[in-house]
Amino acid sequence: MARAGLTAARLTEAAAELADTEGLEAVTAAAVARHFGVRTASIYSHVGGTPDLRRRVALLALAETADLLGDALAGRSRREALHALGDTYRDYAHAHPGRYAALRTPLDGESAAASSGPRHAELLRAVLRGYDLDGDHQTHAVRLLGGVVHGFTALELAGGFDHSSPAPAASWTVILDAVDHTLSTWTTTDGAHQ
Amino acid sequence: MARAGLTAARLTEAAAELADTEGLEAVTAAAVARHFGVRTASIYSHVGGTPDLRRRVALLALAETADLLGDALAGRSRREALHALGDTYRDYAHAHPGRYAALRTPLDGESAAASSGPRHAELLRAVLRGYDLDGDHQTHAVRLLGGVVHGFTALELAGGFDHSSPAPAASWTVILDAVDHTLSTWTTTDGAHQ
DNA sequence: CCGTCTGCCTACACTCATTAGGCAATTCCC
DNA sequence: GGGAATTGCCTAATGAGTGTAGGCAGACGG
Repeated sequence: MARAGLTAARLTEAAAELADTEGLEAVTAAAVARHFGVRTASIYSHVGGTPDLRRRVALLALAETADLLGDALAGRSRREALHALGDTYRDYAHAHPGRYAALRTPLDGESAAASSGPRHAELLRAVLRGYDLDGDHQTHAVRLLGGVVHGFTALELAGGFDHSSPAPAASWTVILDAVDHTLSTWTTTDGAHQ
Repeated sequence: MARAGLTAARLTEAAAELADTEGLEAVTAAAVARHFGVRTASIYSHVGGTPDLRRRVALLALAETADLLGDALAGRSRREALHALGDTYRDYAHAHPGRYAALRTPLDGESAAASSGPRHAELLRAVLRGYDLDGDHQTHAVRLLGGVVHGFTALELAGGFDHSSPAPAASWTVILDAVDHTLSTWTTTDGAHQ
């Protein structure tokens, strides 16, 4: 019988496709095996099972978004960089909802350190560097930005903004501008907020 | 043999406890049955199975948070109301992570309408009424606030803020103040943002 | 062209979900 | 208080998913 040519990379890619089309919960050892026309047991020599598959999708998504962010942020700062960052995440979430959901998969310390997670953190800090924030406000800014981007995107994907009139994209622009304004306001030498 | 006294309400309560301690994925028909020392099949006369159990946890969480919000918001407006709302959600998420996660369970239109979801929307609008926003900005504000609250809380629960210095609570105060300031800025009769 | 290695297979043991139907404890009603 | 109706949890059985062990054959290296 012809070999299916299973590799961890191909299994991960298939799992990511499946996550995007069917949802992250649909990513199971059995479903991925079915996609290759292969018995479930056969994939266990390449990946460690269902949890490992999802972890690999998370790592893939982390790497893909880090690449996209790197490109999008090149040569931009402050408001421009903020919109580039926000749009990159949001566009990715729309194009790849399953991969995006996988981004919230908890990783153990080792995987996390070896992943593109630190690259994300570095890119985020690079954007904020343009606002010249003092120590604590730098951390507050990371959390504000992370929260706004994730929260808005998550609620939008969950359909929370359906059935209400201005398009989410319009709100997104206004909200990112508001964040830009907030960060600019925080740019005070005495560190007092507002 | 002694009867276990199963009811939909008691099963839901047990499922909610389980969600908080073991995670929402641990809420299964088998696990809840085990908790009552009862065969899995026995709970099917009371609830519709695993998906129904999770849906019931979501409805419970929706009702509980709506009650808490109602109390917390009474007699407060603007900045005070904003902090009360933000703290209520965040405190609930910390006290009941599984129930909080269940809040994002998609509900069908019928369940959603019969749930406490509309009460949430009404409370949110009541808070925003204090800022006197024009039409589109009212919607933007709902989305900003929903996004910030959900995003910050989700990232914090996921452990994204561990290992960095100012306590999340400090950031939360600063961030809610920033949102208050943003909404106050939006309070312009001409509707221009910033 | 033969041996080795590797890739996918079958077989099996386990957990969970869910339906059907049975027996016993409770409850109701006289 | 006793018999009937009801209700509550049971056993039985099917089907899907996870994961392990071990086998056979096709690919590949000499």
